[in-house]
Amino acid sequence: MAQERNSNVVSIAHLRQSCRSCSLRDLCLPLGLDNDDMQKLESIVHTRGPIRTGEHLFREGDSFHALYAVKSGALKTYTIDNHGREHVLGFHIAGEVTGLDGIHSGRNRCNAVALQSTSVCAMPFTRLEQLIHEVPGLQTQVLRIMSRELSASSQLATDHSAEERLAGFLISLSRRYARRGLPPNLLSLPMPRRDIASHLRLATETVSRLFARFQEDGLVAVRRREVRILDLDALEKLGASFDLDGDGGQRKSPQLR
Amino acid sequence: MAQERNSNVVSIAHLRQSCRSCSLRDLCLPLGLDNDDMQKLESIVHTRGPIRTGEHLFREGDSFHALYAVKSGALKTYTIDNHGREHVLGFHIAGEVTGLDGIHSGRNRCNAVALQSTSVCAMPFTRLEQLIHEVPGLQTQVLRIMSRELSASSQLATDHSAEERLAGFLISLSRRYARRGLPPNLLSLPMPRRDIASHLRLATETVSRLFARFQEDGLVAVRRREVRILDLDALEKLGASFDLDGDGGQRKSPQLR
DNA sequence: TTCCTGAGTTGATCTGGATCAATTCTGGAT
DNA sequence: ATCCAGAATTGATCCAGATCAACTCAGGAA
Repeated sequence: MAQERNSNVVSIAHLRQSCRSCSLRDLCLPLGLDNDDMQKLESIVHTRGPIRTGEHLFREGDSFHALYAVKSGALKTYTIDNHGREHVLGFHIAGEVTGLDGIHSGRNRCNAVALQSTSVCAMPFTRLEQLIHEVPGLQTQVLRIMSRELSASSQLATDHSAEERLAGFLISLSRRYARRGLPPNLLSLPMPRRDIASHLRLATETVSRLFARFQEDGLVAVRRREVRILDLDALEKLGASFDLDGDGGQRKSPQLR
Repeated sequence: MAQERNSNVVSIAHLRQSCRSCSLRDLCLPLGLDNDDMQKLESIVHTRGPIRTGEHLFREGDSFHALYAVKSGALKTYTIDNHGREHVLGFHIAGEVTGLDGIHSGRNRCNAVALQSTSVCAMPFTRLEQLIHEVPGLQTQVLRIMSRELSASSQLATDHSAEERLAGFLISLSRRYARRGLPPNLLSLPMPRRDIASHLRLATETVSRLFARFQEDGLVAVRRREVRILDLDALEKLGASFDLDGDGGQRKSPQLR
């Protein structure tokens, strides 16, 4: 285990990264920066990976030293409670930032593991902090990202039926895929049912049954990890009370109900 | 309703505030700032209140323009979903900051209402952003606070039994009271059972029954909203898997299990 | 190709906590 | 003091989703 950890830390690592030419620049930290500022950001960012399926990017309790933006692939974050039960906190796909919860305690508060072969941009936090100070646009973006995570996480903590949760989750994924230019109605899930279930506080069997029901009702076509959304409106109706991406702006008139 | 909103916005408001002499300066945003920097912070902060029980500090959908630190009293934040159900997101007591989730969308993502007569420090966000830029210590503190909120919120979203959740909640409250110099074993709850229940995704009746059971088992003595913790160790054991204040540091060796 | 293993599905049963339904408190208002 | 409405408790019943138990499926190894 310590061995695996070390092998990760070394890895192919430390390739300089160009934010300016990155297709994710409009989703990620560089959003809103001009060329000069983006260059400054590049100067502290290093690519790491590929991290193979099942390998860890960081572990709970590790000393916190960087934020990570997913370049490609997908991560899941999770904790193990002191009864040995796993709790999936979230999934991170291309353009999304993880590690934010480690800032305050100086230790990572969760584990991050690759769900598929994954590359990330590592942003050493002390350097990022300096840079935030120099680049106001970066400060704005960091605060925005943290605030959005906070909204999403609060929402996830609310009480809703299994149906609402799964529908909301699919909608959220669809939006996130869409923002990355992927077809929003064709979801290729990087995670097994078990992880979806844990994330939504459900049993795997319940997730499976709900998929079956959504399919019967003509909302989706599911084949293993391929989910095709057939009736987005109906799905949104089911998930409407459970707006996972704290994003208000994406949904049609969310304030008028 | 629009009337009430306006009356709040006007209120007694706009008294200059001294962070330097504030008893909460070590819990709140000024933490870690020197005298000069604290003075700068004071220059943008205004006291607002008292907000009477049941009055709102802000509402979901309002345009976001400030963060608020509680000076005295207590707030609850909540949302109403599109089935009309209330979801309590959190409680904020003296020294705690609220409104953070409004940053990214420019609109408040929840409602904040006073649970008792409450005063807050309003920190206009655009001015705070400028100041963060000038004062690195403030930047650090803002990031820390947001990160801690994020940890707590992620934890709240995990799956635990009713017993674990209520125990964890009491422990968390106890710690937060202690940090404010209040006796950690004597909790004077500012919120009704219904709100605790909603926050923990339980029914009021369940909370009531759990209090009764905790009392039978000698963990606490409960009389309405007065909770005396009699056996902290036992309570911590129950709540150990549900560490609500993303605070790792407070509990004895949280990494070793 | 066949085997094997983990992932997913489907069915039967169980249960923690919700819901429904009275009471009993309690702190104002009059 | 008395009333009253909301808060809290307590009991009875119910049910959404968990758990237990087969079974099927798909993809990788040899």
